[in-house]
Amino acid sequence: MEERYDPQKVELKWQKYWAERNIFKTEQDSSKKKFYCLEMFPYPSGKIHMGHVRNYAIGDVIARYKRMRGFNVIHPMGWDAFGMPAENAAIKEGIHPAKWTYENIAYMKKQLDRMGLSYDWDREVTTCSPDYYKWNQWFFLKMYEKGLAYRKSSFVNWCPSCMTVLANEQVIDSGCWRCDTAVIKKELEQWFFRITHYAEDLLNACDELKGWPEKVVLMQKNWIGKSEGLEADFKVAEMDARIRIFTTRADTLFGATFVCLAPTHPLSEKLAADKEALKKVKERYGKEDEKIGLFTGRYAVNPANDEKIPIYIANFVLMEYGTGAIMSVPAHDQRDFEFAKKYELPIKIVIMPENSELQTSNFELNAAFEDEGILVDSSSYSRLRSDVARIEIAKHIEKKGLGKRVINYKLRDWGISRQRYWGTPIPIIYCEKCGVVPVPEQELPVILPEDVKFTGTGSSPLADSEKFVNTSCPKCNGKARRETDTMDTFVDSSWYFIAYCFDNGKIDFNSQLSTLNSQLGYWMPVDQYIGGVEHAVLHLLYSRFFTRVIKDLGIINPSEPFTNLLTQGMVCKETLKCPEHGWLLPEDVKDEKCVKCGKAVERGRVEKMSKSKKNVIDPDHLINKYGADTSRLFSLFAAPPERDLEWSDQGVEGAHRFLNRIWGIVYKNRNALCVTRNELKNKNSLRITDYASCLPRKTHQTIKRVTNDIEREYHFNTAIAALMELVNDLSSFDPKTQDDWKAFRFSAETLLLLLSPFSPHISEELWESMGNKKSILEQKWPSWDENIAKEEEIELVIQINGKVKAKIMIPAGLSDDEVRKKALNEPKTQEIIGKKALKKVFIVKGKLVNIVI
RNA sequence: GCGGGUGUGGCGAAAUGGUAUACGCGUCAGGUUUAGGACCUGAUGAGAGAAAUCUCGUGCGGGUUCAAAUCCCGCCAUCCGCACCA
Repeated sequence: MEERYDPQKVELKWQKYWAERNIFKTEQDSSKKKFYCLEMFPYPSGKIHMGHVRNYAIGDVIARYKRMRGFNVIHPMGWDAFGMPAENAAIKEGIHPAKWTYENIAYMKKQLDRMGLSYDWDREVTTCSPDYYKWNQWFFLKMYEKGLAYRKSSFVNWCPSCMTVLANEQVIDSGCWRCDTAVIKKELEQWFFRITHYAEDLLNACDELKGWPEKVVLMQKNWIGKSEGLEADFKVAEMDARIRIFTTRADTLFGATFVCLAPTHPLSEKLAADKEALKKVKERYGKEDEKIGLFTGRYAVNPANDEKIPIYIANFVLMEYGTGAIMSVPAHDQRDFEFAKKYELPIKIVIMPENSELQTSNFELNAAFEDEGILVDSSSYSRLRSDVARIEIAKHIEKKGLGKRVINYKLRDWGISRQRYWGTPIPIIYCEKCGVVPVPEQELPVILPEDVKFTGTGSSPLADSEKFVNTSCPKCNGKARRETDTMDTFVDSSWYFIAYCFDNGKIDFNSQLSTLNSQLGYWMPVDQYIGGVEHAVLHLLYSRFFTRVIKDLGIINPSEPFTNLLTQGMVCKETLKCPEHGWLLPEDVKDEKCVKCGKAVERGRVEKMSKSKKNVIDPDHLINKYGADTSRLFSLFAAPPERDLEWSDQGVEGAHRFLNRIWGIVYKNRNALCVTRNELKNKNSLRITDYASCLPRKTHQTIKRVTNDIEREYHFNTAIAALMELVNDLSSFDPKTQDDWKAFRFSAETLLLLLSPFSPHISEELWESMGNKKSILEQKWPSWDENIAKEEEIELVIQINGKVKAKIMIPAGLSDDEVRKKALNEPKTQEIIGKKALKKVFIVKGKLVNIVI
């Protein structure tokens, strides 16, 4: 055994050992309980970053821990390999996206292996490989057959920088989720997945997601955005036309004083006399600044009271939600109120607060009253409570055949067409005679051609590829053209967790149709999913949708893919800023000054690591300097997983020092350790000196604490703190007798077992150096004995009137009476109580006595 | 505006009704070393005191309780998500 701990040497040795024995390969074994541990697969951007290190360290601890607990653990990894950066690299640097992607994958795979992650690489998936994306196409065809994939023309979100369409979920603060560029609306023919078909189920099942963070469930619910209301027809006066509006406040129907149409509403063009003015309203559509409108010159008839009210076209009315038209009740809706004030439209109060005088005349509004209340001036519905009236009025409208009660969702169908090259070709052919024809299943995959030109001018390389585009119709064999749009890359990641379940990465859903519940049935669903919260709606919602589609195809049983979800916090670091040179690297700062200009450097906020802010740590450097074990240990120790982690170079040193200390302890005692057998496992009573008996107790306490901390929402930071305490005891332990040595060996072995999920390489090495033959991976997780763990003596805190006055040592397990007696007899207690009468004595077993006087 | 999280030593954090600050970092002192580094030992919430001790202390203000970082009510700060959704 070496005197010095050399992480590079140790880690490479054990990585080789694991790889050579293919020790992480997983096989279906129905006799064992499975555990599916999954981390979000990375986009192969070139190198892993600290966010990956943290994510994958967390996942690896869980996988290794569960394995030691006897589960048949599946722990796969793969590559989210289609996407824009590859194509941009092709345009900028002339490297083919495939080459760029596969080279990145090769490098990043090495990096992951260097971290010592326990992946079964035989299950690796790469989404840009035809073997994988073939199944994107297959799912597309199945969905097309069932009407779940369809084509329509609509106004879509267009990112001018990425030169492609974005789904609603991919627009963040009216910008592109990838590059922040302001998104514009563009009318295009697009393919959609009918996710709204599952809206109700996706929403209801939210309540079953007990293992998900509440925050994420809430975001999903809000995104689906269910609202119940009434659709009602307002006839257009002197015209054969109706305007269908949607409202959640049917109780305010009598207060409607005008109607507003979305600028893109089909009737807007017809009704608007002034086309120029309409154009202006259209330009300001959906902009969150000022409300503007245009009077059409036409009137609508309120179905409740046959009043004629003006029809406006307003920029704030969205075509995408409800019916694209609203009734405006300025007294009870703030937006309508503002609009009415601006265009001097009447404001009619129909709801009054409860307990107020029901006199509208002396009630001046300076804002809309949006709360529930009592109806007034609403014919026979007056004096009803608004929640009751809402239903009654809706029923009435329904009965008259002027509308119906409906449920609306904010969720829109998922637009999946992308006008880019590096993605899955949509398996559709357009025939001059037959129209839209799906590619026959047996002709899949439609291969993405590699010999295309990357011009960067915005037209898709696929559309320019004659060889790809020109084809023959599968139906009539006539001249036809291929669809040249590719699929959104979120399609790829919506089912990859199911792909891993096929042995050796051989994906075949066809065979699954006849043999439900074999591999997929055994492994699905994912027991623990770990990733960033940034996918709270995007990827997680799409995956829930896909899982339902696949379930409905009869391929799997569960409709929810992820039983437990852990959203880890961000990795953050202090930022440094020079007033002249902007963000600075740590090495650009000397004595709080910028090395370029000498100006005082501002120590900025602790922010998420990002290249642009120059506050990143390169995992390669870190691992070269300290090794994977230290890197993993620090990122697990510095904060609980769900919270943001603040990077600290000194903290990393501390983690490294801890591992060094363990190495030192084993090294120092190596000879004695090797000749001592660990016999404490079976025997509780050895002749250990009093001094030494503390160690087995501490060890059992540590097993208990580490196990409970891991089980209690993976609180690795406190688990590691417990290990540090054990090491502190171990390093001051000085064995005297033969049995002392046995206690020492037991503790040291237990320490390594408990440490192994966190820092596996050093654990293996020291485990071996103590004379153990089998890998630590094949060991069972230790269990504790409550009898050994419990203290013989406890410290009793004596409080008087709730304040700590004394602490005494007493034997554990005394009765309340005895504890009371001891506390009252304590001199300090006597002194304070004096002649005062006792009011009451509270006893907390094993901890504390509170004497009230 | 609505919803959610967070707020505890010099710093990362621990404690989910019962000793506030475990564990780590930093700092200080001592040891070791030719020196530096590394390592080892000890101290380390604030204030007062020679000391024993005492007082204060978990963002702020109230409340419940024998007992509150923890439960309740009302604020403040900060971060995140959603946002003209009718």
